[in-house]
Amino acid sequence: MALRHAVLTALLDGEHSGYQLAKSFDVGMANFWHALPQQLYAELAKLEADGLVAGREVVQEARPNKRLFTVTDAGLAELRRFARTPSKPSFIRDDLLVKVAAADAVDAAELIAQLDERAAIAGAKVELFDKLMRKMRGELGEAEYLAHGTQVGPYLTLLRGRRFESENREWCTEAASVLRARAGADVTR
Amino acid sequence: MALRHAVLTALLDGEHSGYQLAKSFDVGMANFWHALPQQLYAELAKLEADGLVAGREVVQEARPNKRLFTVTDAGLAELRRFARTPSKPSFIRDDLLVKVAAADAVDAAELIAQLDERAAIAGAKVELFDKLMRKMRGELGEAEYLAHGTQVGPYLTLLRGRRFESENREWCTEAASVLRARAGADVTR
DNA sequence: TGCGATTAGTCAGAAAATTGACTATGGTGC
DNA sequence: GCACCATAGTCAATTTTCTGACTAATCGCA
Repeated sequence: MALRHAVLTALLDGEHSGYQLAKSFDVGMANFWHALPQQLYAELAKLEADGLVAGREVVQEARPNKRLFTVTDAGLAELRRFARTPSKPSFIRDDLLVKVAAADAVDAAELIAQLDERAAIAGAKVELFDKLMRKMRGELGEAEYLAHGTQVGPYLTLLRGRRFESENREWCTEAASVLRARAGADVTR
Repeated sequence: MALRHAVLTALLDGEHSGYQLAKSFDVGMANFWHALPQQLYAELAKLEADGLVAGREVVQEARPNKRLFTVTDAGLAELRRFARTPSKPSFIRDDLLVKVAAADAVDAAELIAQLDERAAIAGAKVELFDKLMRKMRGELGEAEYLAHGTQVGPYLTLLRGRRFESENREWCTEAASVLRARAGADVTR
């Protein structure tokens, strides 16, 4: 019962179409929320029906028309109400971690390959987040931005995402090297 | 299509009843999987129907009877097959992060309180994981255990969970202090 | 002696998420 | 000149999860 709040939050920094949201959701919200385009369209429709966002049609020449959505006052109020409700514990789901948990019963080479791949993906995300944060800060240093910047919310969550991915990369690398060492030891024994 | 593999993995370290799984799932699997008791019971039934786990009735005097489940050879094979499939990107969902992302539009005091609370929870988890890891290692140091221990899989994932929660605690504390500083600045201005 | 917690589950219904199409147009590369 | 990619969506069916209630026995504690 709270994709809606993620969508409202995403719309806080200006008008977006469903299509744009679908593109950007996995960037800004990445690392703490995820949704498929169909869900976003459906949620936008519901939010509009409930008066929490307002849509306006934009007619375009060279591309299909689109509908841009903005958060209404009612939407803002709903977001404030949501912020006061107790947060449910965070919820994670990771195939790769399940595989690692089963490491003792499973092919090590395959796991190592997947860990290496994941480390690379995490590394790319770290760089992406760094870029986004630099862009957001502009001239300001991090401390100044955190103290006086205009979008602390998104900045703080990017910071969290950056650290998460950085840690993820590190762990994947270490886990892979542990498994490699054990595989080597098995072979030479 | 993969709660089943999480359950199979959880059953790798011996027989468990549905009830036991429901209790322990949020400890060992915490930080990368979560499921309600009902889901676990349902999944165990399906796994048994598919021959991937075997159940045996244990008649008890003072408590209700229970069914203990073990992974079958077919179950092990399925787990190995799963380990070879490409992993889907990991999937996170966190209410509190959504609220922080909306920090600029929302009541700061409430957010700060929730961040403090979350930091405390994360701290407790760090200690829990430390305890579990010490117990697993026994006499051995971490490096030795990683090199020669019998359950590297679970140990590595505990390590990941520990780091995640530790980082989480740190970030919550920092985010709260950033928001506190800004709230203070607003007031004195 | 009775209240609540713990053990060990089951069932049904509602809500959310995923899978997999399908529509249409315009621009880009080969 | 044709295939593919990007824009901007929509629809239906299925699978997965979540909410919430319900059974039934025993143990500890006050």
